[in-house]
Amino acid sequence: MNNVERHQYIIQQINANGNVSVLDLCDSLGVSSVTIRKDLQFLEDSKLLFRTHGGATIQNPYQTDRHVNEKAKLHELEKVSIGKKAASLVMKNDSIIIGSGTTTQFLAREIIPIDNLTVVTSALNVTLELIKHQTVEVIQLGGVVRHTSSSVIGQYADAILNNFFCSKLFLGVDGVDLEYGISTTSAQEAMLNHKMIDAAQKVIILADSSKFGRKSFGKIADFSKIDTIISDSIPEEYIDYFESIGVEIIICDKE
Amino acid sequence: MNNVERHQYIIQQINANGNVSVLDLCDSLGVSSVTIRKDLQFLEDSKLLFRTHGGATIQNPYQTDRHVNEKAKLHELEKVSIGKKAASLVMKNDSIIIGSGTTTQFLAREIIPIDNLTVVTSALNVTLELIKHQTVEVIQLGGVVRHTSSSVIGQYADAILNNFFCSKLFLGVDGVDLEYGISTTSAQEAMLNHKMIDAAQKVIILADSSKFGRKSFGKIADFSKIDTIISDSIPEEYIDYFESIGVEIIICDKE
DNA sequence: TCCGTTTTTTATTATTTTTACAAATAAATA
DNA sequence: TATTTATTTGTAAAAATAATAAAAAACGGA
Repeated sequence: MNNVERHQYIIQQINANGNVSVLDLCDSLGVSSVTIRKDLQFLEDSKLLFRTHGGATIQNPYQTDRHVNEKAKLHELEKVSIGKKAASLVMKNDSIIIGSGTTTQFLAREIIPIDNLTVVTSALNVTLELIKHQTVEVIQLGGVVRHTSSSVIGQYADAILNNFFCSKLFLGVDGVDLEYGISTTSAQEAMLNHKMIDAAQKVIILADSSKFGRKSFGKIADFSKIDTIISDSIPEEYIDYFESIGVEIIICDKE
Repeated sequence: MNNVERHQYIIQQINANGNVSVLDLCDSLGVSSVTIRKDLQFLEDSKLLFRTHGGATIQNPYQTDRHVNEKAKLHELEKVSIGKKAASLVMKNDSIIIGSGTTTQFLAREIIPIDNLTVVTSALNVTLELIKHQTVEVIQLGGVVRHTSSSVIGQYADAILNNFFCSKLFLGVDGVDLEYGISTTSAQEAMLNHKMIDAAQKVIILADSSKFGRKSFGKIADFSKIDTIISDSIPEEYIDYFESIGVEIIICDKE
């Protein structure tokens, strides 16, 4: 086995698992670590992967400081953490819907696709995060683009959505209120989100702690439609209520 | 066994396994390594395989599609200049369609909207450039997102496009050839561009000088459908032809 | 037989991999 | 927080492997 074949193997491994380790590659390829490092260096120079300590990843680890708008900076750490937790729920060969918002962008950034993944989304920033991965098929909904959220709304988005049914929906919301349910800033956005709920088997809500007890203009749905809520922290009375009606609660790790 | 038979055997082996080694071929063909190397060299010259150290592989292992961002760097100055010129054609209260590609992204960047402007586009990077302006209404076409161009293609895009008729279409193309007409890399992209042409009153092509005389895979249309071509420089025979059939020519300023 | 072509042999050069060890980095401990 | 410990990295020289060039040998027709 020569260097080119090794390179192909490494690329294949990294596409399948998201990352590789020098030692594992030594084992499976039967060469010394120096050789592997040289291979990894070459592949990094060729922009095919990113070197890390002890291995390499498919993703650039130093792209954390990319442009995020003002909204995303609020509760950023919580959102990153929620995004990571949500990303861990994405399975091999899944087909998922991702809604708009800043939290879902963090989710998109954390997704490292294993095998194939199909994503339907209204959010342009989610799409841009995901098309970096060759193995992800992204279906961008169409329609009028909202200036505030760089996501589409309206009849065209609805119409495309009618053609899909996905295993999971990840929805970022603006308000989570015991009586009012979940809500978002605009009525049209809420309508689209409602459609998304109908197009998914499992509905997963991403909401940082600041969202609880808040009501936003457009009501999306009652909690009966919700399967899971991911948050950094949830008030006591909400936890009790969610448990009583069978909504799964996932509290993400603090960092 | 003569050299032709050896070549056939090598091709067969490489098709079956993806790669071959010089030493294995020596063994199985019963000839010296020098002979095998000569065979491999010949086959590489005939573009039937790629040579590696110690063997050969079926295809260039490092050939990955160039991403938009890298593509944009090619002929960047020309594209900026073409983009500026094209932007100057956008009028008050216009409604326009903008195709995908790197040149059109430069166009989007140069547009400074006066009053209202409605833009329909398949390209996500065009949308992102334009939603910075509050007065621009952007309609993003939907569908499967191409990884290489961050733009959508397919039936959903077509369907949305059916609902609009715009005053101008700005189209970036990959090839402009006297006999073949205008063309682009993918067949589906070409189909969508064709639809766009039908949805616009005036068709404006953006093509830097490197595009002339080039034919790309997907044919978009003949020159009869074209109203205007903007370029940094156009070969003499093309100018003559365009003038004879009434295609307007705009040469942009060099900077 | 001779002649032209192809293949092999041989020697040299180039490339790749390994070994060995010091420096740098991350993790664990006090 | 500082210090120790274990890993990981980088580098250069040595060893192994592969490629190249040129001369010699083998082959296959006239």
